[in-house]
Amino acid sequence: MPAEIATLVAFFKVLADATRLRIVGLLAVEERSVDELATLVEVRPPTVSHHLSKLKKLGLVSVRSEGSTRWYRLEIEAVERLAREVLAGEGLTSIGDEVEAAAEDAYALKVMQTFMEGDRITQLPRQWRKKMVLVRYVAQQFEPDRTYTEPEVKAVIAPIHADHVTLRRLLVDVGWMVRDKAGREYRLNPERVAEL
Amino acid sequence: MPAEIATLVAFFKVLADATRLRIVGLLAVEERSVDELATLVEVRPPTVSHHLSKLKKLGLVSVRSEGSTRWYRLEIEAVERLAREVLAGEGLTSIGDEVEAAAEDAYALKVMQTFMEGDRITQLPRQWRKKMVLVRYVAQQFEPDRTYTEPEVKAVIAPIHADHVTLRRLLVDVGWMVRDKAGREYRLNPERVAEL
DNA sequence: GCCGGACTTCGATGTTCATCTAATTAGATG
DNA sequence: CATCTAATTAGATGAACATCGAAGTCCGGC
Repeated sequence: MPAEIATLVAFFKVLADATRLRIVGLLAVEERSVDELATLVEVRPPTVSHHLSKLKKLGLVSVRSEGSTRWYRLEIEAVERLAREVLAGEGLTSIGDEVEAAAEDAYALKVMQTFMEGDRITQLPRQWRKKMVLVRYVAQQFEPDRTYTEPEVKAVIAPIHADHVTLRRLLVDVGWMVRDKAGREYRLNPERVAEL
Repeated sequence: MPAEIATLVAFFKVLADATRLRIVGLLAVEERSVDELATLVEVRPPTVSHHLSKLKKLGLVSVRSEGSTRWYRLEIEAVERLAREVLAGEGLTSIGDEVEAAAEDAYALKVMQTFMEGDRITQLPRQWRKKMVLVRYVAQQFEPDRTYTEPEVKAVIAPIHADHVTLRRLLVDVGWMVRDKAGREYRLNPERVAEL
């Protein structure tokens, strides 16, 4: 399970309050009634009720009724399970992957909107990552499984951007395009076509 | 170190926001500029700046300037150190102890204010824990290191509360008071005087 | 030395949320 | 049944805060 962002936020949010944390701390020692908690943390009973309902919604506490008194206790296993799940190993990096996968396209789109007009690149950005977006776009204009002579390469790139020499060099540097042994013809690198 | 409550709250609070969590997730993968982050999480750069400054204040991210671009990256060690500290063993129960030690007196005071008038117990509460506060008070009226006959016990308790029989029985049940072998004389339990 | 881009700071706005009082429900007691 | 106590719910208030646009700062290029 990749730890849903919403789950993580909910978990952190419920613990991101001093009063609630102190209640949790007290319940970690032994079970307590609402009234006791209210006195111990120095807030009014309704406030304690409010906090307990939030904790209960996450399953962090449970209740036992005895007469009109309600004894709350901490579900320690639940707390530890959630905590471990949240902070375990690459819990955070997995969020990164999730977000990235969902938003990388949007990022590319924005870069292209900024540095292109129609099908032409108006200007090459200085930042490497942005430049790569455009280089990828150019690479996509070539067909896989065929070779191009240098004039043919120029014929593809020049309509997109005046500085076709720089772009061709970038394509090779990045590895999306390769030259044959003679250094006379170009073609898309078959091993990296999948990235495009 | 017992994990200050304020520290815990600060830690949870900074992670208790979806946008901030996604930023952290992205930075966990690799370093990013403000602009990239803004595009990826779909908020404006000022908002990203705002979040990054909060993360920086906790030392969770660091910056590297390159021209006018600022590359942020996650301080993974710091995150893990904090996380470990937060979840270390009985992290939560230690909060309990802290709060309890600081507030137990206040609790006893409130119970006594509710169920006593001056030096007299007006009514015995039904809740065990509250009852114990008053029984402790009664126990404190006896001197350690001496014995009391039953009439003498009555002489101590009766001015405090009419139902001296119930209170005497509670004192014995709880273990703060013991009877000698003959069952004729009472005295404070020397092994538990420290609790009073 | 001015322009453009990346970033931060400022000020305003709207939402979320902890807290309170007052009113309500539900149990126990006489 | 009337009453008292414990707890929850409802409603109101105020503070914290995420977000934005606008203005300010800082850097590199022409």
